[in-house]
Amino acid sequence: MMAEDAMETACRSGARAAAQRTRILQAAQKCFVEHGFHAASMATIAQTAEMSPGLIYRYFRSKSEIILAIIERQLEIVRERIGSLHVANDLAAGIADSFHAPTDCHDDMIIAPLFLETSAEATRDPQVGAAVAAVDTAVRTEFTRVLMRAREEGGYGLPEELATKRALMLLCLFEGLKVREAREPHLDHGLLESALGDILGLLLAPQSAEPAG
Amino acid sequence: MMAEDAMETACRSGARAAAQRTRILQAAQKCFVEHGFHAASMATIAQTAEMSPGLIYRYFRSKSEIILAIIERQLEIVRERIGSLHVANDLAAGIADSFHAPTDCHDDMIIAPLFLETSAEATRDPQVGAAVAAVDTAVRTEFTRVLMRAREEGGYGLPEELATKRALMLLCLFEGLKVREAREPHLDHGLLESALGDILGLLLAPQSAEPAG
DNA sequence: CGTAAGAGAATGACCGTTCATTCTACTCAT
DNA sequence: ATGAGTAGAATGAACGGTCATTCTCTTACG
Repeated sequence: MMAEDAMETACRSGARAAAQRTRILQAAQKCFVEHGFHAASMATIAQTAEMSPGLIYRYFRSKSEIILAIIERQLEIVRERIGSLHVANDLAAGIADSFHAPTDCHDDMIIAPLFLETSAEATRDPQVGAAVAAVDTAVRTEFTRVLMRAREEGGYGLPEELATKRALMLLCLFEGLKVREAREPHLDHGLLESALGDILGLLLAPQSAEPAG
Repeated sequence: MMAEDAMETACRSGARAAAQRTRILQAAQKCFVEHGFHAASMATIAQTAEMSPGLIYRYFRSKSEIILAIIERQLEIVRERIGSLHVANDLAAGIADSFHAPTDCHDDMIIAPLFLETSAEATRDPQVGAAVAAVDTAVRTEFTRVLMRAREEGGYGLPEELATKRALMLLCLFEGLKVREAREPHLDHGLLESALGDILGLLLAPQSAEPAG
């Protein structure tokens, strides 16, 4: 016979428990998008997940633990996207494709309202702030590295100083794109892709003239 | 002697009432930055304004009216900034100067956490959404107009299609800058200004080569 | 029968808002 | 001058409701 704690573990972390957890997280994400982290109530989340409020507490210690789980999942998606960015051959299209209409909703997306809410929460909650800062630094570093890497190695061969500046602007551009997604969800996709192609052509050119005064 | 209603008017909408209103709004803004629109309570706002909770309701109908007032003030600042943008001779410096450390706090600033919170709220509350959308459209139109205007008239002389694209990217860049301000409040100001000079030199050049495929 | 899963009412704290009351400052008849 | 009268300003306790969380009880299954 199994030891009690082993059985406990097998059960708690079993397939059912995992399914319940993701069910709760999906419901919570939907509610957070619709109402925000603080305006969404546990009762609403429970209703959305089609279970009783009390049951949620079997799988999560508190509401803020759920919020943190949602945020960390979003940050993980950011990490994944960045990791696969420098592999893509058409950068503009790849970036434009991360701009989503609000209708479609896979679970590997950076949801614009969650991005905004998370960024705001990061300025208040130290735990969220730390998680966001870690990913943020990693992304900025990765951007700079890709811009500096030699062209024959898949980079853009920019000198360090220029790479640092352009990585910063690129980062602002991407984050601004998420803001835009929240504000203009039905923005013309063709225009966006074309505009991105234009600006990336400028920013990632082999070498460009120095800016005027 | 004044008529009673005249005195009444002078009193209600008098200097005192106005002062109380701004006192409440300043306290509310502080609380909203610190805790967010929904997590900040009327009790906290009242305490910050050094008055009783009940008194606030003499000057504002509800909490959401206060939230809306704060948001509309922020949007007004955006309008002002945009209006005076194309007058500035050093665009990069002007933009970089709207990037604020969290310590200094005049009341003609676009506060980064409020920007995020407002953008998120706009996706939920129709009234906020409408106010934000109005300003948003105006800003994007103004950007495009400036990029299209002839150089001798203070514009940048870009053809319409290119102006549309670059205005969109410029907008994303600015909004991204606010996200960055929230995340990296102590970002090196020199680097920022230099990076902005670089990218604006590219985006606003008299005419640039078309992007590679 | 025993044990985990689940439901849903109970709990206490706190929310936005209201209201009866008190305070303050000013008018004016004496 | 002074004290009564008064109206607006301000208070803070109270209210109904809702919040996150806990508890008790039932159900289902091995």
